[in-house]
Amino acid sequence: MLEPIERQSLSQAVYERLRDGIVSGELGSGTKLPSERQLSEALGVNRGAVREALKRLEQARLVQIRQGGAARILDYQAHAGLDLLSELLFAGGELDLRVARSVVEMRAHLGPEIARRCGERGGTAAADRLDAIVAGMRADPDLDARQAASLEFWDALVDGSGNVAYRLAYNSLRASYDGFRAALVQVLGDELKSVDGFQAVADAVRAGDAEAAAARAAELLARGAQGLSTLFEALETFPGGE
Amino acid sequence: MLEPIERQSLSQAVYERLRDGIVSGELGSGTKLPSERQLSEALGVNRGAVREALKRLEQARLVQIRQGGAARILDYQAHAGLDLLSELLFAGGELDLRVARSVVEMRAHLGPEIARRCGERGGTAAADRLDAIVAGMRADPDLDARQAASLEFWDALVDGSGNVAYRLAYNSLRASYDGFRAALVQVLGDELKSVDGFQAVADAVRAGDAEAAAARAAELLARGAQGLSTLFEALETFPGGE
DNA sequence: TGAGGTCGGGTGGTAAGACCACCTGGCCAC
DNA sequence: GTGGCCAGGTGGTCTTACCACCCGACCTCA
Repeated sequence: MLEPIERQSLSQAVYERLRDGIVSGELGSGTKLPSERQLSEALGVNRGAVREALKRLEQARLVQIRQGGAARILDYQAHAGLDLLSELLFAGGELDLRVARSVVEMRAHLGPEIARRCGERGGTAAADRLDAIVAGMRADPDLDARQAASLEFWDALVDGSGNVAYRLAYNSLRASYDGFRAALVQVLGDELKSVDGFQAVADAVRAGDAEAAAARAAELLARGAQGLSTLFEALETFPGGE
Repeated sequence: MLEPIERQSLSQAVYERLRDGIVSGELGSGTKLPSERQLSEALGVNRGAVREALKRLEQARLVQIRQGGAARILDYQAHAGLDLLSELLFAGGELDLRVARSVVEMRAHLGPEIARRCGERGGTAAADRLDAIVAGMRADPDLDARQAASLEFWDALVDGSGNVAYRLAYNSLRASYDGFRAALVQVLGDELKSVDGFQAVADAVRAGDAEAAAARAAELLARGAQGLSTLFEALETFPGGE
């Protein structure tokens, strides 16, 4: 209600239009895109806007551009990186359950590993930060606040893991999550309410017990996975029924 | 020697220049970028080239652009996605060992999980494909061919895992790897030579034994990790000694 | 007949200039 | 102190033009 009204630039619109065409298979991989001039005329926008969109598609490895020749569409499953995940999740204006399940599975696998490495390398600095966040959770039982704190918690864990790749992968996963934060507060209720679960992870990190940290993190994430799984089943039976 | 000569567009050069400035910390997060007009004048290029570069930086979540106000530089560690990994690995013209170690660690963790899911869901179709690749390995002991076959093998595994997120994450990791393929043929020799290791993974997938597939994959990757680890130590002692 | 060269048309790459939409800050009137 | 106004700067869009490059058709000549 009180969120900022989204405005969209033309190049953004062009980007999304072409991206949706590619990931939906409408523009098959290997086919050639119309020329920039043709696109700009067909879409009724300036050539510059088209170029900006094409550059972004190239960066996402959805197309390949060569001077003097037309842009070729690539097979996104074979080339695109994890940054595309959040866009894939909702491409075409509808939630893709197959992608959503993949995200949850990756979360369930990456999370414990991050906790493990944090337990291994985080030290007391990480433990202090985690404890402070958990203390804040106890102080405020509001679910929205819990969700924010939970994100902080994972942020701290990931920092403590000392692994840049995990950090970036976490960011990519979180970008997928952010689009549905409000919708998932209830679904992840079990996970968010279990302050003891967060505390157990923090304790393991403080003890420097990497395996325990991983195990406790896995237990914590399993609570949310339960809710997500039932949500997905419901969505499968009653599509669109958000 | 016979590789295509790389040409670089202006917008690409602008992108890399700004990206390096950001990830190196030279342009601290929170600071404001000069206006497009100032940048284009300072860099001696057209404003369009600057805009294309800025759009890409925004897509990589390195900057935030708002109409009417200057572009703000974001904290890339807090926002950038896994796609940045390959660029981070070599940003500033030198290999970043901390990033490299992170990549290897993620490989060691993600690989077995991919094998596990492939064993779980790949079925005979995946097993057939894997077996064919391993057969090809036996037929050609050349290391370069082995490396190509090894990539095909993982490609097939990842397809069999039925997880889009893993697929995209694998693509991101592979993009980091591709820049050093030639340099790593020797370093990964142990891994590439162990056809039996690949075969063991393929066998586990055929048997539908997910845990065995994960275990065999972990063993296989450990061989390469050994070589990589000693390489990194050497590079740490003699920097730049490629 | 086939190898090689020439050339025109189309493509992406770059440039310069202009105007619009929007934000910011300072000023002013109330 | 509030609200409105206004000017200057910013990103967003458009137009036009030219350059560098690639491709295919065509031609030439051994």
